[in-house]
Amino acid sequence: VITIGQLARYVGVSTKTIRVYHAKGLLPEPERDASGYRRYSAADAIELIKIRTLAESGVPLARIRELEAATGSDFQSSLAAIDAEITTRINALHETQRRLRELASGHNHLLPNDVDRHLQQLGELGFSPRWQAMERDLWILVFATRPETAHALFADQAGALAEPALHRMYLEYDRAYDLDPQDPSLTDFGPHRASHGRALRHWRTPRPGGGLSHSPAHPRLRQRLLSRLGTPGHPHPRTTPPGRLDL
Amino acid sequence: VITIGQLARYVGVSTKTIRVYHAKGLLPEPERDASGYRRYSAADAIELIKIRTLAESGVPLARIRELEAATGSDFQSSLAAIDAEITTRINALHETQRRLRELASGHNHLLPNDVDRHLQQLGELGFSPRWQAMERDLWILVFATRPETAHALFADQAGALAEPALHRMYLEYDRAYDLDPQDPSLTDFGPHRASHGRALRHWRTPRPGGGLSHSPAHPRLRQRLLSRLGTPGHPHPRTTPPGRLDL
DNA sequence: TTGCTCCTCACGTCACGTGAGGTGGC
DNA sequence: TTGCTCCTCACGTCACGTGAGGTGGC
Repeated sequence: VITIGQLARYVGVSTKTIRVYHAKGLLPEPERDASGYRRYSAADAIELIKIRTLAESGVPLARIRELEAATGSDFQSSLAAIDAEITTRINALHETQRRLRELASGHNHLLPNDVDRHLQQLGELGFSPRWQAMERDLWILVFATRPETAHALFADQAGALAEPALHRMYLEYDRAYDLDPQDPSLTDFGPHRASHGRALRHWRTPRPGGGLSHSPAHPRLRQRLLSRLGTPGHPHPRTTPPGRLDL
Repeated sequence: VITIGQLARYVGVSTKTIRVYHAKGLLPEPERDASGYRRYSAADAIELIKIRTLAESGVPLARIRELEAATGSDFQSSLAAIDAEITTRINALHETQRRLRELASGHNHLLPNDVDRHLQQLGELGFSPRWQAMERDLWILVFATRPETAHALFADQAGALAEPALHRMYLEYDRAYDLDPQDPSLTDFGPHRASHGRALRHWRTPRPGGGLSHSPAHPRLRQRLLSRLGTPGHPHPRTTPPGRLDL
């Protein structure tokens, strides 16, 4: 009684969509009139609305066709699963929206929360913004390359800064960035300075309560990464990477 | 420093996705190492997360590339528009979920609310379920073919049932469905019965307060549609459609 | 050596959109 | 007659997925 265009407007789809549903066997081809036009009934409209409800729920067309043949209880449980999936998608959209707003505020969460907080604190601990940025890049790369052990490494590093001597050593690294490579102060530097060396050795010794197995390697890992991350044209402190670290 | 696979896992995409973003100019091609492998930095990871946040917000890739070049305020207002669009999509999903649950309960809303309520009331007014179904189909087709005037037609019809004589006439139509076409009671039927004829003429007379222009045609429209919707094999009451109605 | 990753085409997929070229209906 | 709708191919699009066939790294 109604044409494909009228049906399309009533349900809110394009005529092409209806023809595709015919071709895919979702909606049976209706009778044709004398001039070959498709003629639809109210029952077709009801069917099409059903199909559309499922399609808008994200159900693939092939699955919708299967659902037509499903029994009552199969159909009901399928609908329940689809319903739950929509809820998941709604939550995902809320999460996306949250991240979008972070993007707008310029404050993007790229790392786990504890790492993020640690990076915030670096400023209060006397480190330069450049050091903070380098730390952020370092941890992104560590979490990308070693997702399993990255958290342990991080916990260890965060703990090292609580050690006053190591804290001072890292601050020296930070400030040495702007020095000329020939600067005499760089001869007595980092772990080569006696007080820092002692602190490092103390740190490396397994302490009661469980020191982490990666702890000894960590300062070297940091140096090696830093040397790769260094902006070209800027000198880096002279520290010999003892041994090899595959990054 | 990291490979395409590591970057992909960190951000939660496939390597193919990253290569596509290179091909489309969304993410710059990084340096290659000696064996031709792409080598990514932390900055690339940050960029990719940004791209992904936008892509998951439904922004087309071509638009994302434009956004990279946008100024701060353009960028901010674009983000606000995207944010609003996500809210729209979330609402659409809630609406879809509502319709899905209606589908599960078997009680689908195919028509405007007032029509739906009217169909419900038909049962209480003494009409058969078959009549209700035919009325539903009729109104679906009317709303599909004449969306502009359908509401006016409907308001008129709903009012007609408040007229006791017309109410009785339609009930007769309902019951006549099962009668043999030769049944003698069909000679004094519908508008041909004197009391119904009077009621119809009264109804057709424009009343103070604005009778609807379609009112007179409506009973014929109904008959014509009913005759087309009639189940094959079932007889229809003998009523002459006076004049033509293009449906 | 083996399994894993990387490389580059090339083609496939999903759900339609968009003409092209033609006919029917008011 | 004109504009609108309908018809059937056929190709395009969007954002990737999926091999195919080959090489590099531990």
